[in-house]
Amino acid sequence: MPNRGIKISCEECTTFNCFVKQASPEWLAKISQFKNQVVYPKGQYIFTEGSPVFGAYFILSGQVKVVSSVFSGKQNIVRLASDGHMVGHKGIGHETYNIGAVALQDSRICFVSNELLYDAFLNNPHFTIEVMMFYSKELRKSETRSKYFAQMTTEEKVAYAILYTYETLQDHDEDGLPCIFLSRQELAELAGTNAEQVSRSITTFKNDGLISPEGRCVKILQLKGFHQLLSPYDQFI
Amino acid sequence: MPNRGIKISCEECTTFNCFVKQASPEWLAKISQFKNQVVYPKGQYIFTEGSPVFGAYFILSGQVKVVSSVFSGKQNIVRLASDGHMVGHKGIGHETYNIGAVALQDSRICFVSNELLYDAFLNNPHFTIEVMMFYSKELRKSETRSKYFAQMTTEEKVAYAILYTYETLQDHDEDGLPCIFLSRQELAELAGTNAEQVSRSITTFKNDGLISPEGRCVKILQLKGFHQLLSPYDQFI
DNA sequence: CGTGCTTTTGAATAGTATCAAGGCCGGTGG
DNA sequence: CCACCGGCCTTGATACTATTCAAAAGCACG
Repeated sequence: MPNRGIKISCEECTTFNCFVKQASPEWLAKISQFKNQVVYPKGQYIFTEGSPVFGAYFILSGQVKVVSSVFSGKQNIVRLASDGHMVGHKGIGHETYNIGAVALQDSRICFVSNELLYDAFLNNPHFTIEVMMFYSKELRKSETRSKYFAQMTTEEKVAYAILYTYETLQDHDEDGLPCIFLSRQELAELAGTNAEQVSRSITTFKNDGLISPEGRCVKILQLKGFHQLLSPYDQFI
Repeated sequence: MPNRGIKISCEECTTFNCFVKQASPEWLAKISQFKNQVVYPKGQYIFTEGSPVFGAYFILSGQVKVVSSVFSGKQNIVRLASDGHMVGHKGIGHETYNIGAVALQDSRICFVSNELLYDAFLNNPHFTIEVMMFYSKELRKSETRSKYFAQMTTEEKVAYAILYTYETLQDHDEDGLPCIFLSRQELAELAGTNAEQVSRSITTFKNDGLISPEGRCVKILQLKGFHQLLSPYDQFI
């Protein structure tokens, strides 16, 4: 069960890149007052596919995967998100958009209702512009991704998935080496392939000295190697 | 060469869904005054890949394809757009984003500089929110697309490309039947495959009575059939 | 020490890209 | 008016890549 604990207000929150920080002091206080904050344990759904979303979720700290299934069972990772990112905002319109969000780590997440958010947008142009730019950038990433995915081999897609995961979640092991904690299945859902192919690709990368898999955790030894692999697809991410 | 002709002001423009219409009367007048308007003939580049974009283009009337190439030669259609749509806005930041836009038909297009646009955003919350929602929706479409493309067969991708083209451009022949005017190559660039596969799929669709190809123009006889084909991938577009 | 889950590896299959050739159509020039 | 040419479209054959199916190995957990 989500732990409620003590609520961290927007004023004392140190997640510097949170969009809400763009609002005026009064509005920051207002949002802080009315926002809902929950700590979701690892593996927990923040919101599920199919159920309506009545606002936006801002990640104060933690990691989240945004998922969406094609057929029954066939899941797909649409996006990864961490501190300061926004998930679940589906606009003021009420069309359905079947996505869910799952915590990859224990995550403290603030919920702001659509009504409050819309009011804040109307009264805080910088805030609105910031969110607009966020969407604009995400759109570009997504377009770039689908454009390149049409041309990439499976191995390149897996390389992309590894690189994207690291660049988005910025995980490190105890030695400070970049690494990622997703399962083969999760990497497959991100790369648009299956767990077997991911395993094969990971073996290849290991033999090439790019990574060092330790159980399910994958240490990245040569970030440069991945950039080289993906160099035909320039200006990625 | 682009024909400049007589400029249609925002006040007298009848493109009802143009975002600029959301601005206040004063700002509408201001944008109208400073905007640049050009009629691009069919086939002409509105802006080219690689060159910086200094503002946003609003399509007053016409049809545009937004393209992006992976390697040399390998082009890709990222998006189609028609009346009222916006293309080329790359945000205030100056990261490069290698896309180009080509007119599919003679198109009258208004250009608004980044500076003016930003000022308008700051002073017209409804305008900004509208643009934000546009990005949000496009992002969803793009995510849905890349999610489904990973699972679809080539034939389904071609079906999607045909349906998307019709729903976006809304072309009709002299009898009022829905039809599309893209070449096989263009459909391939939209579907993420090659012209040969598009041709094969089109033959299948013809044999199933879904379409009636007349030269390069493709008449759609049964829109329902395409929706059925794509029904595993619900709530598309 | 088994049980179940994830990962790895192998072999068979199916689907798609590529290559190649021929057909159709419109435009150009003789 | 007709022949030729080039572009686009269609169709077939082939090769290859990736998915699927299957099985064994590794690992955590009770």
